Amino acid sequence: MQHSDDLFSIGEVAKYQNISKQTLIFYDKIGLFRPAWVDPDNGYRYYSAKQLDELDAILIMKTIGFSLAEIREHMRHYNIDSSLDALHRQLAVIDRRIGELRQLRSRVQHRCAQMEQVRGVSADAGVTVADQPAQYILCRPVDPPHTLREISIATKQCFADSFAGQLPLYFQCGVVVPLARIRAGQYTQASHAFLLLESDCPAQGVRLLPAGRCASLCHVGDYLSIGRSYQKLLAYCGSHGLEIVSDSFEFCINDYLTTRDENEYITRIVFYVKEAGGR
Amino acid sequence: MQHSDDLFSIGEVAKYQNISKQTLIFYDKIGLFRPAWVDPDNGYRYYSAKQLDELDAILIMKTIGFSLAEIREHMRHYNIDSSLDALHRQLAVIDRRIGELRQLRSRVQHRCAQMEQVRGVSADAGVTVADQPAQYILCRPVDPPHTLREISIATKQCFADSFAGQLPLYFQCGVVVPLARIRAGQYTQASHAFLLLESDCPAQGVRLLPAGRCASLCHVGDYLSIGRSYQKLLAYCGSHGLEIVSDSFEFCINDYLTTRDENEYITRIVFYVKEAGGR
DNA sequence: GACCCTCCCCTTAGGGGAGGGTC
DNA sequence: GACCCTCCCCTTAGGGGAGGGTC
Repeated sequence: MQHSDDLFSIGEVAKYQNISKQTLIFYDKIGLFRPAWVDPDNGYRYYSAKQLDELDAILIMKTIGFSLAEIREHMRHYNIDSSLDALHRQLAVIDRRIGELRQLRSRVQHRCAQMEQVRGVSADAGVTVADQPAQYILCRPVDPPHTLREISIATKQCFADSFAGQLPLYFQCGVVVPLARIRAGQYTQASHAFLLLESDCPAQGVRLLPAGRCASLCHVGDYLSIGRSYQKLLAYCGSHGLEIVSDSFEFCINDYLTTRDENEYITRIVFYVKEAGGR
Repeated sequence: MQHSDDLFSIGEVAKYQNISKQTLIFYDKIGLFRPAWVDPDNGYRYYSAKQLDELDAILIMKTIGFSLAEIREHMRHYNIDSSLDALHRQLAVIDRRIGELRQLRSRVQHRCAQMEQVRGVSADAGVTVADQPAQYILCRPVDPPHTLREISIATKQCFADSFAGQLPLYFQCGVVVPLARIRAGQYTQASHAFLLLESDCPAQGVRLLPAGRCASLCHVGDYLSIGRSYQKLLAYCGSHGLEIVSDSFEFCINDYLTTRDENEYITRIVFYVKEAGGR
């Protein structure tokens, strides 16, 4: 399109394009979009009608998600081929970002679901025996002497590894405590720390917790008193003919991520079990 | 969880959490995360093991998309309720952003499709007669004297209105030229400028182009020579017994948005027609 | 030698003035 | 009185040094 020669002041352009004058001044400064004519006496900026279309192109490129530097490069010599190319590249960028947001959504959603599920669980809730679906975890060994310090470090290790590998992890951590240590009263001496994964993925330390019959109990309150809940769970299994056939898996439902009040901490303790006379 | 009293240096914390020391120094400065102890002699920062967990919470909040200011506010007194609340709010934010990206994707996709469809159309491509699906457009009248300047302004008006109303518009504009003006040889005196919409929506100036039989021709090249294509199209209709029953709708397929070379401009001219002897 | 400190400048895309001239 | 100009400081979340002390 061609236009007549009359010029627009900066205020008119701003009004027509629905942008601020500051933006036009800024675009002038960075050399992205310069007025067709500047009055040498007072420095007033004037834009040609044809420039309105160019500015349109710039603003649409911006809407599509290009940076001003990219737009400046593009506008230098653009044609159908380079434009189509740029649009296709941007489609890929958009798709990637949608994918990331979807995964993030699923992670946040999972954390919410976990928290809501135990809402109102009080200290005297009972033992549950049920079939658990299969789950994948990313595991790291806890160094001796297996204190909370080493557990903490191992958990960080999991996070660091998962960031590096872009793993689909949920915001939920946990630990594995060997059955022998539980029986010996060493309730907090975990052998592994883990993060729950959304699905299987090929990476060092990924482990499958198979589907199976499990006995579980939510421990409410500070972690150091978890022995109390273990005694309760062991006693229950004993009196109900349940044979414990795995180490203990502790899933943090509420921890320092979601509360500063240790009384609100909730840890779900899970053992795989065999029912008496069952297979 | 509780931890032993030994402290970590800034380098150790950075390593465990997989962040830079600069980040820790920055978090200290803005009061988001301060070392448990600072050596008064040399200013060295030392962090407790318990703080590693707090930092974890901060980094996860960041991953979820909260700003550092929001995190600082949240961490001041957070518990299960406030955390769940924050997560739910963030879910809504994520959903909104996914929705925006999806719409943007569809808009970019549409523009690509339009451009690809006419790829290779040359100046001597012929007239097409076909059934068009229904389409919605956002329309604005062009002020007299209906020159390219007023057309340009009316198009900007459409954009401005659509931004205000968050309309689902495609990046495709066009104009309406009354049939009488075409017949009088005033090919570029458009009566309306419009933007193509993705779907119907309740807003001032939205207009339905109904499904129907249309004759169309792609004009390739600069806009001022469009009369040539109109003559061709009118002649074709005359010799094929097609009665033109609407104004002309011109869709910009390639314009200043996608090329600086006017020879690459492509405008699709569309008339609704009745076939001789047809209904 | 490796580690830590405190400045200081730089990045994106402008927003919000202050202070002063212009239509 | 409304419009325009040129500074100048401010925002996010740090990155990348320089220059100098410390384990």
